[in-house]
Amino acid sequence: MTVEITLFKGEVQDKKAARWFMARPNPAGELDAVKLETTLLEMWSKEGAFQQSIETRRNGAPFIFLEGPPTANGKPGIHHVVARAYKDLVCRWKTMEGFKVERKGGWDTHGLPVEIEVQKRMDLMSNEAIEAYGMDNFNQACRESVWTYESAWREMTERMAYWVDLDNPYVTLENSYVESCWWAIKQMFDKGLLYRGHKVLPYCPQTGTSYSSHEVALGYKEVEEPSVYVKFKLSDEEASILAWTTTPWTLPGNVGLAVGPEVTYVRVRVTEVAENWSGEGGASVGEIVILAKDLMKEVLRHNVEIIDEFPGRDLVGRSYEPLFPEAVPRGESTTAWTVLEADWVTTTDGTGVVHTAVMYGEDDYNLGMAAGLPAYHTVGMDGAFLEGTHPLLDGRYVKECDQTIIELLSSPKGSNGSGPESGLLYREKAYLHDYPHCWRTDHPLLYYAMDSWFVRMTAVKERLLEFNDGVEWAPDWVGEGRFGEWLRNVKDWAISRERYWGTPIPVWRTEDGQMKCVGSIEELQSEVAKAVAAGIANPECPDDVDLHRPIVDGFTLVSDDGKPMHREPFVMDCWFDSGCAPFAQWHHPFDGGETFDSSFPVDYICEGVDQTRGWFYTLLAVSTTVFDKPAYKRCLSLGLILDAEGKKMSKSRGNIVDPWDHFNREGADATRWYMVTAGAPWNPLKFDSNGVRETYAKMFLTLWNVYKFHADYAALDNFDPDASTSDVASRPSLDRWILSRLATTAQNYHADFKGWNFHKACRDLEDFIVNDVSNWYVRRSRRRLWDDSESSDKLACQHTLHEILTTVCRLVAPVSPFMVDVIHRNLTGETVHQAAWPLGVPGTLDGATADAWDEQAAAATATLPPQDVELEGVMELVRELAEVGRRIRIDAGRRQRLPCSQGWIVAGLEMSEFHDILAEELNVESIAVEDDLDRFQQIALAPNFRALAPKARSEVNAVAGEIKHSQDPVGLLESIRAGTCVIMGISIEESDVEIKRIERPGFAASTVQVGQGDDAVQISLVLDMNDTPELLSKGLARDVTRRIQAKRKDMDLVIEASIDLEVWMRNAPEMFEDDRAWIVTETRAAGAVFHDAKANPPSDAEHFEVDGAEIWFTVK
RNA sequence: GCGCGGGUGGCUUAGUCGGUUAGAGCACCCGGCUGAUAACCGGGAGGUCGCAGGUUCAAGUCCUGCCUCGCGCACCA
Repeated sequence: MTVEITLFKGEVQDKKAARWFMARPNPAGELDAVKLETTLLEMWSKEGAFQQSIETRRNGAPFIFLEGPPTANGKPGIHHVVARAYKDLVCRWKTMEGFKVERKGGWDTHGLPVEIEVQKRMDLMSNEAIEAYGMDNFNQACRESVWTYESAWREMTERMAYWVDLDNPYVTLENSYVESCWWAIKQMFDKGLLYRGHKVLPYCPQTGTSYSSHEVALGYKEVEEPSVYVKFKLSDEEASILAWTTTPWTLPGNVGLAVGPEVTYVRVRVTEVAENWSGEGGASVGEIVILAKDLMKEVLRHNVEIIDEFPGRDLVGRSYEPLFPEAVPRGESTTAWTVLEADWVTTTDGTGVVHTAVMYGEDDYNLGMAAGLPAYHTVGMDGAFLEGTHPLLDGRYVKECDQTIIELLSSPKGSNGSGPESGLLYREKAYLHDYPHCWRTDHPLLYYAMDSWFVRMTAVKERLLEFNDGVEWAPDWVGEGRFGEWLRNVKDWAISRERYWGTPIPVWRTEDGQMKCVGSIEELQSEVAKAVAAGIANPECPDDVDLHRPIVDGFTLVSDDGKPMHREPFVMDCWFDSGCAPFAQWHHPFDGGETFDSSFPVDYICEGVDQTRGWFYTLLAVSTTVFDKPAYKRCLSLGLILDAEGKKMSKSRGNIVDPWDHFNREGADATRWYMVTAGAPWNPLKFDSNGVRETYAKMFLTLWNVYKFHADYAALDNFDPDASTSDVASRPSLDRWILSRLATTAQNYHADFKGWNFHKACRDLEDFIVNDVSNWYVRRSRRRLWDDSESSDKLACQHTLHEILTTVCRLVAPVSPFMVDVIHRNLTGETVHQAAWPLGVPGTLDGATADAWDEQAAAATATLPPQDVELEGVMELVRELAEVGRRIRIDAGRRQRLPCSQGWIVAGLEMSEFHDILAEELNVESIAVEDDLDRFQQIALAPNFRALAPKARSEVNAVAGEIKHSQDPVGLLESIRAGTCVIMGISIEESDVEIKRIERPGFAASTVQVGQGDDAVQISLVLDMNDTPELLSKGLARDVTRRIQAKRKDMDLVIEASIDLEVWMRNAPEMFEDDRAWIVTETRAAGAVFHDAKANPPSDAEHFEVDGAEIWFTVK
């Protein structure tokens, strides 16, 4: 298929001249959406259309958008297109409203994802390997790696027409960006919100890094693991305390047992061997164990007798035998391997006794510190047991030792050689639970005590909540619910990472704990100078010193009392970087001061709902701690993108849809429109490829054909919308109707936009284009443009089409910006992306801000045609009657092309101006209005439950039945009106019933209802089914014509071509001269012969039958 | 376990303050219409509105419990 799409012709020098030239539409041509879009992209690029769209709104009120930075080291998928479509949509919409909407691009370039990628590629899977390779080399590789897919991102972004400035993006690895982050950290440091602590954190030994809660939340997985019940043998009694753990690897580190002081425990003796024992472990008859009373049934598998009961506090202080005597040195501790009390011990699971390994659990650690337990690691940073733990465990990855530990415990006398003969293991049990895993490597995380830096978010909790209240969330329940809940449970933010590629923490520290936080390059330089002056050697610190490891590690500063200070060897959580975007993108406060001041907090951000704990949070966390302000005013939180089966799209599942599959088939317009109409933005979107195809076929093909219809005739007639006028008030009612529908649709569209209901807006607009414009207005108007001569009616139609199309283009433009631009350009000579929003341009008003403007003044800038609600109602009725007419014919078995002499409209609204349309639609000779309702209609009464129910109560159904099935509704109505109607003791008033009129039986008729409630009107359509020779002749002529036209189309004749026609008829009604002449005109027959019934048609003639008549014809 | 959001013909979905016949689109079948486009119109088949109770004259809609899917939180021994 060859395609020609005419856009601008030649260079446009003089805008006015060009406009005059261009305002005359060119023919539309056939549609090739992909070619249309790619051609247009080149033109946009040449014109600088994006920049221009901002430039012309330079004086508008600013609407500040902030781009959430993606990482370019992964390939973009369709789910990225969705997020970008909504970002783009709102920015384009606000731009058309006259706001200045700048869109700076951004790239997230630091952090674990980047490191992992590089580690995999270069096979540097441990920290040792990285350090052996050289941190500088490694970081250089990271620096390059982040751009791996930049071109793929750029191409996707451009192809989908996401207008964002990728030529001047902010990049989190750049010095200026990092310097702003440093400044922010120093603000926190100075406010005392930054602290160094020792905490048990989820730790991933593979990546060598610990995580903050929002990262851990990314990686919960359900796993089944062995859990064990272990007997801790008391030192001074032949009895054991039972404790339970799901992490057997922490048992060598056991140094205490915690019991609830108020919990009731029992001492029991095994009396009988357990039946059906499975797995390892056990107990001998006579053995004595201690556990919480509530959990006996859960835990014990032997028959036992209770020896005594006592509260937990009676156990406190008792000492027991260590499971792995070599693993942890006692040191100074007097409390090691004794029973401790803790009020958080419950009896919901386990044994009511909590095994405590100081370094591997938050509660354990706190308890251990309070009770003076020895704080020794049994596990190294690499996740393997340290030497000296146990000969069979040393050096092995802890998660692989479960079975070994179980075996050691279950051997006679147990792992410590001093347990009961039955061993130290009582039972093992598979345990199913959600356990945190590394969101990058999928390995289970270990809770692990380590040094870390924290932001004291708990100190600003109230402010966080307060600021969140001020944010306009879409949907609102994300803000109130999910995000609010998160904030109410806010924890201090663990922001340090034991990694290499990231923003280094700018804190230097002496061995005795004095600290200094550096907030800028300049400050670093002066501190370095100070240190050099104090005699500490340092490398050069130039203005462009690279603010990364290992460069910054090389500087040694000096404390006030002259001691050397070394940088804390951490980098920041990369989420901190993106949380700094509102100011770091401008290099605030070192640069661009005004830009920042006028653009903070930002007006609009939009990301997937998965960013709730990510970017949505870190933005607010940083802005609150640094500026004591919120970071954004509006946040659109998008639902997850699922595949057609409803599964989450993810790289690991391999179900990611490649956006190019659709860009190259249906185009970006259809892809974007589909995504927006498929459901509410915040609902999960099942991405269905077939849906994109449907959108293309329905929405865009239809729009194009409406446009084509207009443009082709407009070009033929040299139509110039500016050179002629057509007063709307004097246009035909069909035109006034569609223009009113346009105004109504546009207003609803806009209202839905304001409420973030883009899906509703677009569904309704699509419905308007397909049903109102294409299937009714254009279909009804085709003949108006076929006329070669000029007429006011034709002109009206052309102006109407022009107005519909230009307005529709502007409404569609924010969502799907391509085709509508081609159409708008051809119709007006101007790009739609410079056009004004049809509902007004508040951004251009004096004193307007992104948040508020003079509504009245804004409304005055709208450019919509007049609305006529009544007219819309009448037309709705007309269309309904047209449909009803077809049904009447089908029921009566009368074919559509056989005219009826008369149709009656019974009662109802005045609609004489549409009688012509109706007559044509219904194929009747004339329409009459019948005032005598009773000629074709009868009354039916229906109960009005709302009114009736309160009176009738439980009798309502019986009363309603009486009304509904009344044999004499007329009489019943009379008695109701007379106030004498009583059914089952209930007095019935007129408001208790609905009076309906329905068609009388025996006519070819049907009744429709329009309006609701009191405004409801029943209108009947009646068709006269009697035949006359004239009608039969006319009907036959129409059938013949239709067959000939089909043949013409079949023969690929151009519309103007004339034909030679011969027709043979047998068993047919007489065809009158007028109707023959009509056939000749309609089919453009230059010569026509109508043979009489005796002539034999040639064998190659076309043949068909209609109502028993046989027809042959030839077309040449 | 707690919270949020879903569950409506084969698929995608609409459904207002509870009102008696649950509405569209796609796909399917039949018919019609067409110099109108992968279009349009009429009809058909296809629904235990997740399940079970409850409130009510009346429940897709309100209440309770449960099942199920997704997401989030807490996960502790």
